[in-house]
Amino acid sequence: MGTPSPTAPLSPIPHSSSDDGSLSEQFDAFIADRAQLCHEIIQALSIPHQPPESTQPLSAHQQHIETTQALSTLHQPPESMQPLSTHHQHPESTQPLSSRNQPPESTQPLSSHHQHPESTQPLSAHHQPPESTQPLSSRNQPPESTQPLSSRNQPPESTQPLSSHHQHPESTQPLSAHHQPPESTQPLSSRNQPPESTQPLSSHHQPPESTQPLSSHNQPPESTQPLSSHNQPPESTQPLSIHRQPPESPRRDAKRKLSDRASPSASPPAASPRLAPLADLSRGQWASTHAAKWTCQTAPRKAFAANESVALELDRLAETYKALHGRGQQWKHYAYSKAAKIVRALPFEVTDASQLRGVRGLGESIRTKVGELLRTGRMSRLERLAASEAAGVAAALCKVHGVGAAKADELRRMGVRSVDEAVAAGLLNQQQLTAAKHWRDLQERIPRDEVTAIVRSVRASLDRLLLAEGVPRTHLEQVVEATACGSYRRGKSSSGDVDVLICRRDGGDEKSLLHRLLEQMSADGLTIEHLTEVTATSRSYHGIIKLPDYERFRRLDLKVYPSDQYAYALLYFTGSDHFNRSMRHYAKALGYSLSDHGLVKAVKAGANNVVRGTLNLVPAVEERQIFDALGLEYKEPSDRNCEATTQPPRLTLQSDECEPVLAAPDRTTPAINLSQTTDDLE
DNA sequence: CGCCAATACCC
DNA sequence: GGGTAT
DNA sequence: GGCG
Ligand SMILES: Cc1cn([C@H]2C[C@H](O)[C@@H](COP(=O)(O)OP(=O)(O)OP(=O)(O)O)O2)c(=O)[nH]c1=O
Ligand SMILES: [Mg+2]
Repeated sequence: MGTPSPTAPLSPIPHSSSDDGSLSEQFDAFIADRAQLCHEIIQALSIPHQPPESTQPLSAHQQHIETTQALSTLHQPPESMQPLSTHHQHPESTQPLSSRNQPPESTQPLSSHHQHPESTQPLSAHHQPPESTQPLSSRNQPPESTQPLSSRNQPPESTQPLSSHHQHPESTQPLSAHHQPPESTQPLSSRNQPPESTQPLSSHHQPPESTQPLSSHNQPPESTQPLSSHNQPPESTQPLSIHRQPPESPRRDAKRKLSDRASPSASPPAASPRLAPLADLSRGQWASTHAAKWTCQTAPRKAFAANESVALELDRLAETYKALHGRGQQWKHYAYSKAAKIVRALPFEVTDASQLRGVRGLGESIRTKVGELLRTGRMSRLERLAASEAAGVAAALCKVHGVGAAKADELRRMGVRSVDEAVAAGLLNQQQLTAAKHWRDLQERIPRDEVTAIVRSVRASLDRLLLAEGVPRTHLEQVVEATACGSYRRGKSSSGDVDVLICRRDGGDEKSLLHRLLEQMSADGLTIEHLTEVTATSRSYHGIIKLPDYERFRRLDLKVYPSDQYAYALLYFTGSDHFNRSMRHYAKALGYSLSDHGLVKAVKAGANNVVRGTLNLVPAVEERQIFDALGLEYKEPSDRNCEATTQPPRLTLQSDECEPVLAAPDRTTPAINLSQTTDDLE
């Protein structure tokens, strides 16, 4: 269909609209930013010492962004979602949570003493905190999770101590016994079926490629792998190349790209654009989307064990700081979190902290800690922190979705030392209470196949809704797209939650879509509890869902966007978080503000930068156009795990000429969409 | 010493 | 407007 | 915490 009109790369925006008057400060600031960015990028990878041995890291000068990582390959196959049908319903459920409010006042501290909850435990086993052994308190909710939605219980006043006993509800649940949790091995087809399936709402769906697509190859991208082989040989010298565009003038590149882009349009419309490979294997293999591709990815991947263990410790430190209140802690969290990613992506194995000198993001403090870890096997700081009462309690409380550092601190000061106590004390609001019921389940990662099953069930309800609306059964997927994003789209073999992007493409009413979809899901009998209130105009939803035949409750995030924002929303919702921040930072340096709604000109308010978007966006029908607009090399979802996309800002900038080119928005390929299997669509 | 992304929903 | 989330 |  339409050709995505090429979007001309934007040039940096020097100053506001005012033409000249301004080279002044804004301009300077702009330049400064850019310069800074450049540096970051450039040195990001220049790693000074290389490991003694061979591994030569990257060549010095290239610019890349911060983390390196190279994965190449692709992303993963679009899933297919065929609608299943289903219906068992439990009627009611839906009930909105009206009363969402605050917890009672109860101030007085709860009893106290009891040994620390769980968390406190030192480092030993990282992650897996055995957490509180004891489950949540009783009164909230009946063990039987099954019951539909929300039973949003109000927190009764009761301050009563926290006793707690018995296991937590859900998990206990018997039924599923034998259904074993989804094996990853096998794709959706089979096991998924069980749930709904029953009757076909939508007939046509082909059995998606079910067989192999997602599940199987899951493995792929995943992690870290440092340097990868398959990175291109060409420049190969250095492992990580993240090259952004070639060194040459960005602008030129940009143009080049435009032309490239043009071609696809000419060629087979939709979906196919990326067929034209030739470039490198990473792209282009879409069509196949099969095992082979994954295999090739797998090969290269090899992570350095030492780096991984260092990264895990840094992650623990990051998590610890995240739960602490007080200014600065959040940035420590940020710094450690970023450092962990950087270490994971290093192209060489760390055996001595001195190798880290020069690596951007790993300053003296962190290097020292890493050195200590390497030498002694532990980080005294972490041990100390993690063992402290305050940090331990805070970390434990923050495991509840909705409880952050401030709330945890408040609770702790009131004497609360565990999730159970917080619940028992009636100090949590509705959202936190709901999440607290399932906090243990929510700590678990979700196998890719289960994510697939959840998305399919959402799609099934969506289809029923559309059918009822009169949408022809054969057009369901074209009218409304439902795409699994987040780590799933990046090809991870497991996810922390299920992120589904929904987009209505016929001019139909999209504003009320989310609301109606949730009602439909409830009507269809899905076990789901809301964390956000569902209103007629909600565009963002957070909830907790559990499929029949699966053991745990899982976090579900749904977002609905109008068609013209789809590419931006897809880019955003695919992440990763650090990748988004990196890309947005880059856009900002160019004078723009990138969000899930679009790319707009940054407007400064006040002294520094409070940027506010103005209204003009660069129309983008597919993600690639956004990269192009910023002059960045396109990255497949699976290559967006690490930071950066980046490229040094372009140097040339001429004053004005910043207006976004209005491209005719025609809708073309919807990137990856659950509903369409690779190349059909349209 | 300031910045470290930009946005949505709850209270 | 802060807090928590994405 | 890291960085300009
Ligand atoms: C948390 C977070 C997410 N996002 C975007 C990018 C994420 O991929 C997307 C979904 O958020 P998440 O579901 O939190 O992240 P994820 O799907 O990448 O990883 P996980 O397996 O843990 O679920 O939202 C941000 O832009 N900023 C953030 O701070
Ligand atoms: Mg996710």
